[in-house]
Amino acid sequence: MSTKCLIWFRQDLRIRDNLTLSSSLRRRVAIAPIFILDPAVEIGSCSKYWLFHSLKSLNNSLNNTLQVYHGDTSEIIDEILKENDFSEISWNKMYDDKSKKIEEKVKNIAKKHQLKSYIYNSSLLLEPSKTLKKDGTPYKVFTPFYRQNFLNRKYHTDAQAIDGLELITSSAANNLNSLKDILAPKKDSWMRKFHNIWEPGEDSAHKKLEEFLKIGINDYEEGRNRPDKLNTSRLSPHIHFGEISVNKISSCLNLNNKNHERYFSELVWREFSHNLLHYNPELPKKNLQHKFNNFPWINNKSHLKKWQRGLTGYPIVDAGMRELWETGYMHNRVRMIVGSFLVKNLMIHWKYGLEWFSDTLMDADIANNSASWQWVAGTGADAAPYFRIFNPITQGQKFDPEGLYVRKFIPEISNLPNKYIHFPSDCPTEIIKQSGVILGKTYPFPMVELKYSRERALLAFKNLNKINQSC
DNA sequence: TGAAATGTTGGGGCG
DNA sequence: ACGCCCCAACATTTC
Repeated sequence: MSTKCLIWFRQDLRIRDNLTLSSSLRRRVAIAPIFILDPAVEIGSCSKYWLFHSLKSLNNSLNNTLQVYHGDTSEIIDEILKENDFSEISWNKMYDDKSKKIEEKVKNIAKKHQLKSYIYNSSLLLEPSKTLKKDGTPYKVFTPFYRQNFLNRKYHTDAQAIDGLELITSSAANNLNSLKDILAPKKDSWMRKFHNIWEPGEDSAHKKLEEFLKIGINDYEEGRNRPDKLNTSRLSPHIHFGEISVNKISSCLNLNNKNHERYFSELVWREFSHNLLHYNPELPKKNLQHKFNNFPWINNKSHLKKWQRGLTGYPIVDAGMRELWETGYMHNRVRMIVGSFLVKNLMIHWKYGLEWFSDTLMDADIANNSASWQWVAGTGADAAPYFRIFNPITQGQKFDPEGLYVRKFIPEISNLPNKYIHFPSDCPTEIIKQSGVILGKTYPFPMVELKYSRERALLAFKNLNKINQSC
């Protein structure tokens, strides 16, 4: 009888290019795959939907042998090891504080049961410990981080398939559906619509990559900023749950091609975010730049609600927030615009934006999400300076010139002419009437005035610097 | 991976 | 021909 290895799946829900599996195959051990939904690890409402369907897809790939559990990870693994004769355990690492702590506990449980542990990195191109500066400290600026570590390197996948891997069929019935009510309840009408938009799972991730490499990437440099175009990969939820590896994606790119290289650099921004989180466990909670701890945020609940619902009166902001609610996704350019609006024009703390995104984004990822909110707020590493305040009207005109994106998500203003689509308040009464728009009724007036709110934010920032100088 | 204010230049209209 | 003004088109600076 062959050696038995327990494979603990986490955010690596794939069978291709997964080191826990390919190394098991090389060691010729039989594997028992498990997944544990641990309430200690927070997961947003929207990504729950994805997780459930992704697990289903993984279970299919594993010939229906995936066993799932709900509860405290180390306790559950302890139980499993008590009742079975495993001699090995294997998993892929994660980089947020909670997950790292859980890993530590599991390591101890494994030791207690005298198991051999096989622990890998299958989610990052490079381990954070391999990307330190010469002086041994982590990078704080993206460009040198990128140039020193990631360019001039070849990327390849470890193994394409796991044909021949011996799967242990559990004596217990497959229990995947026990998670359905927790993750993707049938009666949830918000989730139901995602079905028409997304197809979670490894195969679909690969299909999507292929499509992107055929079409979208060829004009990526320009098109990536255009929410009205289809130039982005939309792989983010697949990547988040590890349905496709970043090694696989990178191995398909030609880094001498400008469009490819730009896309690659976006993948490395993901690496950068994970590094920031790894070396700053409090990234989701605390300003990386401490001087912002004294910033006079105006955390107005009703303003926050208007932003969340897409009722700010600025079409590009509202379209983005509604795209998020409708589809569980928002175009990257628009994420920056709505972020800037929340943090600067409304002066609401970035943690509220982070919370909302965590709950409603399909690709919600604690590393990317917190690093990016700190970036947009100007409080992070290599961040956009606080005084870089986006003007939602000019951003709209620049990146959605025909208003196609805005019209798609805000149908009530879709009859406005291009000239006024990004700022209905400017529209002459006669024309706005003809378009069937009644400001304040069918579509809100702008909730804040741009010039005023911009100057308010700049003044607060200026005073902050003064306060921090004097103490 | 901004935007607005301010500064500079140069052409055209005009007395 | 000249100075003057206006203003667009850039460039630079500032937040």
